[in-house]
Amino acid sequence: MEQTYGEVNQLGGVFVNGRPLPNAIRLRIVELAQLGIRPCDISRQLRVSHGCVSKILARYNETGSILPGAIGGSKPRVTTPNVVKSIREYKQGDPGIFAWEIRDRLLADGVCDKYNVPSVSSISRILRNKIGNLSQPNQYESGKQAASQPSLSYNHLYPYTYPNAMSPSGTKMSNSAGVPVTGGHVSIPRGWPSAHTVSNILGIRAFMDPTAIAGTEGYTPKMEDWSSVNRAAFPSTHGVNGIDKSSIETDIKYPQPSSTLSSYVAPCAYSPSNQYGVYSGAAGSYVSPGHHWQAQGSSAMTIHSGEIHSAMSFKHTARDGDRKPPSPLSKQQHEVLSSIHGLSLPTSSS
DNA sequence: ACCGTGACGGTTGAG
DNA sequence: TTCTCAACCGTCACG
Repeated sequence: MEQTYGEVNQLGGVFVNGRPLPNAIRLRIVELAQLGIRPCDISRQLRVSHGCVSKILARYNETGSILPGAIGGSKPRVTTPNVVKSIREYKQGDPGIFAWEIRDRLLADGVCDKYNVPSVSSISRILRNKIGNLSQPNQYESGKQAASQPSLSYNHLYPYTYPNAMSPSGTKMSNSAGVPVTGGHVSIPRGWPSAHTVSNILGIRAFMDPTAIAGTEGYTPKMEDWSSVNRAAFPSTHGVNGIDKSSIETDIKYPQPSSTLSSYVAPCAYSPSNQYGVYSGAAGSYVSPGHHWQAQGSSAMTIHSGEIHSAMSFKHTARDGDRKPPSPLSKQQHEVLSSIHGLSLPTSSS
């Protein structure tokens, strides 16, 4: 269904079951945490469950990204044409070869690595279904044009291919400062700036470089454009690029103004114009209408790059020192939040 | 009171 | 085109 109906959680916030929170909310969570606000207060303020706040912050700490993981999809197939071809060759060379032997040879010959080598049962299935009739050797070759990329780059754990130039390992992997970010699914250094700095996530790059937006619109937002990195790298690395599909997608699912640019920032949670009231309960209320941090690119940049540059240590700064004052927010924090975000934070005395 | 975590019901998208 | 399934989601409740 296109239309998304939010549900209301215990805190009165609106969410869509099964769908990620909008990036703006996620970003807000991180921002507030950076400002030293405790998760429980963030939870109350944004009306997001504390479990979710905890999860997002934990993820952010671990990966440096506020973005949700890749939803849906399937693991890449290991039975690529190349693999099938090799199996066929092994089988032709030695009709009595066992599946496990084929598996070993695939590894030994470098056709596969340990991550993408088919299981013995898969090999058996391939032998049975695809190679069983060796009298038609072109069974697979003929269909291969679809996969005519010489060999899918299955050298990664999640070796999605990127059919167009807007692949994350290419064009989109440069950050706002124009610093080229290493392509491919390598871990991105956990530091700022990076492809997933909050500044980038904010879409500040877009402010500075409208072509970035054009580019974003210009390609089909395939999940793997960011998710493959997520999936491949999450366990141990921080491979999450900046905003792209997720923001677009969630912003679509969470009805928000459709301007691509604005969808990155203001409209998401901050806009009162959430037509369906999704997130309007909490999100819409803590933005003063006149506050346009997306409109003044430079000021937004200043504010956020400044704040965000301390992002990596926000957890520590938040927890060091005066943890748990009676009111978790210092006056300064209130002022900062009010001035920057138009927030009116409740005290923790709920 | 706060926070981490697992169960749960849900969505998504590649195959 | 439809179905399957494994990924992820946020909420909730518990400790």
